[in-house]
This record gives sequence, C-alpha cells and structure tokens, in this order.
Amino acid sequence: MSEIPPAPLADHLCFALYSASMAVQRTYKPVLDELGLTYPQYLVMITLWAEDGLAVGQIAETLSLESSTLTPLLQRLEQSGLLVRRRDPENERRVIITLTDKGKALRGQAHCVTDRLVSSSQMSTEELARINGEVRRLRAAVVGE
Amino acid sequence: MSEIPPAPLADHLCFALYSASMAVQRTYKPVLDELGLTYPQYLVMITLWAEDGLAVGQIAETLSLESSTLTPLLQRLEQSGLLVRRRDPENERRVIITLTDKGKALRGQAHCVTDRLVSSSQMSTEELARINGEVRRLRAAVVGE
DNA sequence: CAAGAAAATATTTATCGCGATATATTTCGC
DNA sequence: GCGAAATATATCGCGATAAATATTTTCTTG
Repeated sequence: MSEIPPAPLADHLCFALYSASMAVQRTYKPVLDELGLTYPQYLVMITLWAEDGLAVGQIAETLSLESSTLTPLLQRLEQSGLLVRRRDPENERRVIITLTDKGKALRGQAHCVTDRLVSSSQMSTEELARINGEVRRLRAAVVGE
Repeated sequence: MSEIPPAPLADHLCFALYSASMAVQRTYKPVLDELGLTYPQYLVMITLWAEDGLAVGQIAETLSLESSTLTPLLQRLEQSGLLVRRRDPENERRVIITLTDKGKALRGQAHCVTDRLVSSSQMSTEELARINGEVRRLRAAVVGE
C-alpha cells in the first residue's frame, strides 16, 4: 500500500481560512492601533456595543473563546478605561462587563475598521456578504451546528 | 449627523473567517497532538513535504509569516528531530531547512488531519473545494493579488 | 578597483494573545 | 451541610508582530 501524500498547501481549506483571516487582521491593524485595540479586543467591543452588561461567560460563548482567554483581555480593556468589571450581586460566580462612556464613544469610530476591508478587497458588499454566508455555514458544519 | 453603528457580529466577514479558522484548528488539535505538532508547525511541514530544502525566507513567503515567527518555531521542530537548519554555503545570509528521515516519515500520517475536516464538516469535497476557492480569492483581493 | 552605503537575511527581544491545565470560589441539588 | 456543577482566575508554553541587531551580499561611486 502506498501512502496517500497530503495535498499541496493550496488545496488545504484550513490554510485558506487561516491566511485570509490573518490578511484581514493585518489590514485592520493600522486602524485598530489608532483606536488602541487589538483584534480580539475589537471583537469583544463589537459584542458589547450590541449588548452591554454581559457576563464573561456570555462573551466567551458569543466569540467561542475560553474565559481564561477573556479574563486578562478584559482586564486590559478595563485598564484602558473602556469598560468596568464587577461581580453580579445576584450570582456572585459571574462577572458583569459594562461599557464606560469612553467605551461607548469608541463605537462611532469603529465603522472605519470595516470600511477598510471593503475598500481593500475591491469586492462588492453583496459578494462579501455571500462569502460571509458560505464561511459561516462551513463553521457551523464543523462545530456541529 | 447620526453615527453609523457597527454591524452586528454576524455581519462581520472578519469574524466569520476568524471563528471558522479557529474551529478547524480545534478540530485538528487531537490529531496534531498525536503527531506532536502545533497547527503552524503543521503548515510548515506541509510546505516542506511539497518542497524540501527551502530557506527560512521562502517558507515565510509561502505562509505569509515573518521570519521572526518562524525562527523559534523551526528551532522547536529541529529539537523534535523533524528537520535540520544550516547556513547556505552559497549565500551565508540564508538558512536552509532540510527534513530528516523522521520528518519525511511523518508525511504518511498527515492525511488523517485533513480527513478530520472532511468528516466533521459533513460537506462534500466539491463543496469544500468551492469554498476554498472563494476564500482564496478573497485573500488575494485583500492583499492586492 | 576599492570602500562604504544600501539591501537582504536571519536572529533576538519585548509585548500581547490564545489554549490547556490546575486552582479557587460561589451556587445549587440532594 | 456536603458534594457536584458552574464560573472565573492563575500559570505555563507557543504563536504573532514590531523593533532592534548582526551578518552577509550587492550596489554605488569616487
């Protein structure tokens, strides 16, 4: 039996996702630097702009991250003055995250980040939305819906 | 003028790519653990299985990584006995990476990793190949071909 | 042609992000 | 009340980026 050689790099969907994700993050970086955010921090802010007052675990669920990843990340955002962390009085196991005025104010500048992808890719928003749907469908399939 | 609020998380293509890439990496992890590789190390091995004897800079170019990322990664792979690093006698600025027999032998077990994505996603290989093409096209557009 | 500037290449260092594991701490069920 | 579950934190190693450094090669130019 001859062994099946692994496919060349170009055929690996995992590499396409990996390198595309990195490329987008590099595109965002200059704008995020101006906002004082890293990319995962930016994802947390998007989550909180949509719904404030979430617990750490809820943010972790939304972003598919471990709470052990989020805790230091949120501590840094708190030190930046963008949010406040406090125990939930009704369930002291939980830590509730609340945006400060400064954190809310950052929301207005955030659309510049997304614009960056649209302009750099030179693709229509319809095309980008279509690819978004495909990739989300793939992810859902991989994690089992 | 009211400010444009950023779109909800689901509309962000960057998050779709990011979370899909992470999901695939988590799927691969158990198999890669058995091989003693991390995911970026696996990408390096795929590159070298396709063409051995590359310089650090060529691997960096292929994977869109910085040499400062690759140097410690390659040092770890060397310590694992999978490859050898040595200066190119013809151009002493370069460091040539060569697979050991152990590194070459690992190639036969590697298709198990890819199988993992195909089976977990429950999508046809045609479908996966089509998405691969879409994502690659997006990446190429973002980085400017 | 030779000397020095510039470019190419890899490494080092520092900082942050992320995963995995282990460890509290609190709450809930029996 | 005690054990089990849920939640967050601490710790350690690897990865990614940027900036600084070192070395070699190539270019320029007097």
